[in-house]
Amino acid sequence: MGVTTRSRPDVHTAAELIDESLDAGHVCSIVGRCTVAYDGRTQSTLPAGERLVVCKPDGTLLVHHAAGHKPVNWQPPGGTHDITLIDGELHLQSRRDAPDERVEIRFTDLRQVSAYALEEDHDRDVTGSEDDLRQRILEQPTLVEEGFQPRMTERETSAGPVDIYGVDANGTPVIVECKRRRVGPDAVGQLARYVAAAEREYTTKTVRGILIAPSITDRAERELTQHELKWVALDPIHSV
Amino acid sequence: MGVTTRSRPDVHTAAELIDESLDAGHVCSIVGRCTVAYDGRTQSTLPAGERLVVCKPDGTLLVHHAAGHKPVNWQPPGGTHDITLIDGELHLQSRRDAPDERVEIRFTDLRQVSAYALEEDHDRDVTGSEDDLRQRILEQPTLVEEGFQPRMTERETSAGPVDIYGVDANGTPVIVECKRRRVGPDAVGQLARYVAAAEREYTTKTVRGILIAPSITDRAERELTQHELKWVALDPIHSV
DNA sequence: GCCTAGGTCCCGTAC
DNA sequence: GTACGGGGCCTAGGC
Repeated sequence: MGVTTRSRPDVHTAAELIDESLDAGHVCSIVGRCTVAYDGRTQSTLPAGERLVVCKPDGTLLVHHAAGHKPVNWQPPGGTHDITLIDGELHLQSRRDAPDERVEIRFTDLRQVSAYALEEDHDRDVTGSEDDLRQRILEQPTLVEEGFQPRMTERETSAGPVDIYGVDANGTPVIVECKRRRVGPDAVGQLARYVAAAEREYTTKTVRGILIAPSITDRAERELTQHELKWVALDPIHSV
Repeated sequence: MGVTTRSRPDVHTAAELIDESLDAGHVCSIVGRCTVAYDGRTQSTLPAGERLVVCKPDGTLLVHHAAGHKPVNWQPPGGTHDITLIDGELHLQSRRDAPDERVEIRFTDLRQVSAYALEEDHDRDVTGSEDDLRQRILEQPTLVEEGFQPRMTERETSAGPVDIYGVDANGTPVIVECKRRRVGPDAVGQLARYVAAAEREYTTKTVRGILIAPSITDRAERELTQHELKWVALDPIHSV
């Protein structure tokens, strides 16, 4: 319904509110001064500073500071939060397995603690993804080139699954790799891997590779040439 | 110092608090029911739902729902926030250039608006990064193989910069690619690109490629074999 | 559980 | 500004 908020709470009040809220499946926001230590896939420490900490009931932990999109420290969903009081300080520890990792936050000053239920949410509906680009090609294969015929999507090679497998006007196998945005050398490497694997595995001697993307960097274009691959300019959003 | 909070504010109170706080360089948290529309690199819409919205003075916008690490909608830093009242509704629009994109949030219900100053923050200190792995190798090159001598880091090839360039016991050029975690086929493709470029560009006929990583997938190992590359198991964290 | 690749990836750094 | 690769990337979809 509403939001439960404690301004400058003492540690006991804060601990109780956070504990009960997380148990109830609510989200908690904590504004205060804290240190953060992470141990898991790497190790990191963060000196005392003022931050916004968000705990979600699914185990997600976010530590945000004044700037930037990314949390300065975090825990992905799947773990558990634990609140403890040690030497009169509020400690929040978030642990998860696989990988085994933990974040420990020690608050030296609590400016505000809030808790609120957020109902389950819908997914967002996106247009302009790589999948939309693939769909465009399947509906209008000549956008790739005259005579191109798609035969399969996600066809497996020993190097991985190819976006679109098909044949050209001569019946030569073609591997199409789609990218929704400007591509660099990595995308060319990906396509080259698929083509090389297909040439080893398909009965045909030659396999062509075509990269679909709105634009391409100079270096990527040079790499394309080296591998005798082709680039076709195409946008995920249909431009009329 | 503290946190300014309005519980169930009317739209005018909310608009004023958000406007003034962002102007003052403070962070705002808004809990409420809203729809979100994004237009930029892609387009997306999100139906009405209960969310936590965070606005930072650097232009960052985060829309979080009850679950998950990633915001359900967002704006990276660099843009500007704008608050407007339209038909008695609070609208928050975040715009930025390069790329040109905007997020528009329409609140149908405001449960809480908070604002607070967060002082500038330090960066976090991390150990266990790829750079640590590279450092380990430079200090103890025999970890790569007996007789390996590093000569240069970030040496440029037409395919991109290589992590470590050196020579083996026979004086043959060696390109070393370091990964801090288990690698898949993409890392092999990256190394293969560098080796191929080096073979074209260096005066020597043969260039060897060695992948350094704690572990490797089956498919990546097969790709390695195909390209006559080598993998050496090594962890970024020094194990005693 | 692991593997594979996409992402409005974000981000730093070098050019 | 662009470009390139790292990231505790996260996340979805297969197997």
